[in-house]
Amino acid sequence: MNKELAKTYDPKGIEERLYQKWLDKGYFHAKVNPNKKPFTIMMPPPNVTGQLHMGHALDNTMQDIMIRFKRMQGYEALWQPGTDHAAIATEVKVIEMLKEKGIDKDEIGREEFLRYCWEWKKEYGGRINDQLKKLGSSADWERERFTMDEGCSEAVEEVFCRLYEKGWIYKGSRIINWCPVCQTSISDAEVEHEEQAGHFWHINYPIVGEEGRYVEIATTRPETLLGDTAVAVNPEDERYQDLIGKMLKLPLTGREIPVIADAYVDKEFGTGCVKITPAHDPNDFEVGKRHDLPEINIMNDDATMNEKCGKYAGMDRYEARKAMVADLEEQGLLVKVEEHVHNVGTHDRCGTTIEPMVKPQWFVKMADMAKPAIEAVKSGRTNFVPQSFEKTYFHWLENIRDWCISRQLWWGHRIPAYTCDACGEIVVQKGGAPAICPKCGGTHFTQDPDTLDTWFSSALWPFSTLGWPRKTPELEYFYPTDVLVTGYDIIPFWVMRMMFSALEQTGDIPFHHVLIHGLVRDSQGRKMSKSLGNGIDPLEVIDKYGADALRLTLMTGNAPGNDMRFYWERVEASRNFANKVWNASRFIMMNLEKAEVPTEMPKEHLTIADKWILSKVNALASEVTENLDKYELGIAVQKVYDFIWEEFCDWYIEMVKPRLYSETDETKGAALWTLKAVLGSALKLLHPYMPFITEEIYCTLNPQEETVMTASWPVFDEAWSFPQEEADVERMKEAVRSIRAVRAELQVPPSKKASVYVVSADDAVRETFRSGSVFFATLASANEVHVQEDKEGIADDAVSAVIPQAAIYIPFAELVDIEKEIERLKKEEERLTKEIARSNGMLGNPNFVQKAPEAKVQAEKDKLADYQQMMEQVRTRLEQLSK
RNA sequence: GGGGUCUUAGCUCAGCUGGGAGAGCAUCUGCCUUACAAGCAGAGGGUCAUAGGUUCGAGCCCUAUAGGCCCCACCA
Repeated sequence: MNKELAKTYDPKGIEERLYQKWLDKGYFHAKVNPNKKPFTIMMPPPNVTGQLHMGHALDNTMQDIMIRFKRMQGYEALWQPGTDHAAIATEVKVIEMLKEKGIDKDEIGREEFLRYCWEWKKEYGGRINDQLKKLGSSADWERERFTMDEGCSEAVEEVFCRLYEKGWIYKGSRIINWCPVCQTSISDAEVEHEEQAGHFWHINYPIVGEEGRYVEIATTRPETLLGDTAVAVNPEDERYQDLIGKMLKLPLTGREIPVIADAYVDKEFGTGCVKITPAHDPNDFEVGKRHDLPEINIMNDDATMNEKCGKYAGMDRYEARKAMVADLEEQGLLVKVEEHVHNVGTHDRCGTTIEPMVKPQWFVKMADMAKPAIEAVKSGRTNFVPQSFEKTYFHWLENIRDWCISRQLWWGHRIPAYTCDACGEIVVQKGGAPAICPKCGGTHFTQDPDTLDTWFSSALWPFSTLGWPRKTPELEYFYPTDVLVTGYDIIPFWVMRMMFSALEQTGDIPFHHVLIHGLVRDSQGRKMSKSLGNGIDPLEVIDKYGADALRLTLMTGNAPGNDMRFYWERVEASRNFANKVWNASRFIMMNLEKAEVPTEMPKEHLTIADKWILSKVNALASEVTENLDKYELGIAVQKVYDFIWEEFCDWYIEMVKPRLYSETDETKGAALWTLKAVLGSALKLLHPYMPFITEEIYCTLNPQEETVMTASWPVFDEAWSFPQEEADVERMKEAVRSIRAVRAELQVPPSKKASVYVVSADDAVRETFRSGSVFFATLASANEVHVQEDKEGIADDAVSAVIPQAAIYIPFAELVDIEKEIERLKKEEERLTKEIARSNGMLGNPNFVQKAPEAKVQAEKDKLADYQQMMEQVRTRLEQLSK
């Protein structure tokens, strides 16, 4: 960088070059290093099918900030990346791809299909990570993993077998959520409930042996009638006491079913009579179990009616519904149809309405594993940030049902269960099929065709990636991990499952903190989605404004855990900040080039301005560190932003200009040293948020240093602490602000300089203004500054302003309108009167004085003294003018 | 039906353990001052949803109400 550099910061080119440099230097790589403390983050593995979206951008920016921060603090910081095999998503993608080629999945068979899947993964699986790199993510790519790689697969088998042996994994025929389009079972967490307008059909079921008498039931799904095996009423329902035990003739079939009594039925709802279809409704399934009812499956896997449905066989469930309703009406059994809004379960991936089905599936027993997972958070071993999300976590775990883990898919971890072809014995074991059946000696086995839920392997991610079940040095050193960063929507799918899996398998928590963030929505607050077409591509943002601007945008203006809206205007504001940093640096470097810069702090030449800014940046470092340690990422960067823009650029650089432009000022070197030192610290503090621009500037500023990435994180330094000077300069800033306000009000252009008189009875205050008079004059557009004890020599018609301990006079002879000046002063008098009244009120309240903390009371007393003193000056001035 | 969360300036949102209401954008005024007009200086603008309560003191804590959003749930 040099002074010929562009006036605006252009991230193009710079980002790519710097990222490549970081990769080449291996800065992202973490090794087991006993001399350092580890800090570990497991990156939530994006789907191999994934494309970078704003959610990833937010998630990864937060992680990158923490990792870069800790790395600079001297930790061995590991950010473990990888991808998830995303069973359904990938399988659907490959099926589509094959369809285009005219290939059918079932025709080519399992092995061939899987070959295509791996091929697809090889071709496109790295895409998402390339996109994460554009964001600046400093993950350890050398350690990149995949949920279906050898190690992770080994961990999956190990866990499955362990749980099976414990009796916590079992196979059972139970009612599960079936997706007729994806043709697989899915877990409860994958079902989304949405309200749909539907109908309530009232149907008469004839009572056997009582001609003309019916039981009226109401249903939202008449097509399931064919699977009915009972009608239930509440045992306490007086209306139907005589019916219990009687038989009904099931319409359209002639089959006879009993009337049973079960407390599950709500007397108040519908007709009080419920048709029971155990094979196609979860509640009815339970009722069926209690009353030992048969389960009649009436549908094929694609939700068409099966061979048991007579004339309806082969129809889609909705066609069948129509046809059956028509037939019932014809037979006079349809009583009425009502409009009815009800909740319908849909598959979160494809939106298809779920069909509950009874199928043999594998389940994980949750009761025993949920408890330690709850306990670990209750006891604070793991805690959520913000803490309120622990409620969500507890709610899920406390109401958890057994986890259906088998999927009727091909792409995924195959279930390690083998059935003996000869005797049907099931053997569950690692490392492939057994050679001999332990029961009958048979030698032929068939492996269970199902694969495991994708989340089964993701649940092991924090330790499977570190080599578990082997006792690797990595596992020993980096585990448990420090923080998991993810969205609140993933708590039930993943956070919870990692918790109970880790506690069960490793005996330890998987992470100490869970940092939760919200969703990135569009400018109207809608979820970004493909169907709405309202998604904003992070890559487009990076292309237009740079990765740093995107990162800053995502980290500001939002409270932890809350959703945020995306506005291009906010990206522009972030870009403007990048530009501000760029230009301030450009200015500083231009000046550094032109003169000798001390290498050590030139203590004897530091002015109060230098001490003030050093003290400020010193405090900033402490505060920002504290905020980051508490995961308050937004607050931390806001402080850095304000410091750089306001304190450093708008105030300090302006203060220092007269010294820089002087050839004789002996404090010029001190100014240059301070500029460089403070900029260096500020760049370090900003680096985790805006890695590219800070690296580019830092390396130019310090040509002897290779990178800011591994530079030491700023800490509080006693040698940079100047509380007195800090307070003094704040007082002077106040004086400058009041002078500017007066000038603006009188519409005096900055080009018109005027004399400024600072009058104070306080020796220390006068000394302050004298020692800062050079910059004070510049900032106040003054051609000369007089600091004095009284009003000696000041014209009566000067404009004045009052600050604590001092009054400012500017003689604008020709500009001043005495009447207006009096008006201004009266306003000020009014303001002070109010303040004094407020302050007096508080201090006059004995309860406040007695009960409030000493410091608060003292602070109030100091304020009151200031106000009273200012008031005195205003009144004196008013008197003088009114003469 | 249960639970959560939100309601602060025209807009979008901050406000950390209770102690005199903030930012960005927008608006208005004046400045192309030799880092930056993507900038500088100034200004206007808020009964912190409503009603109670706790407290010396409430945007912040408690209760109720209204409205918005989200999650969970087997009312067929």
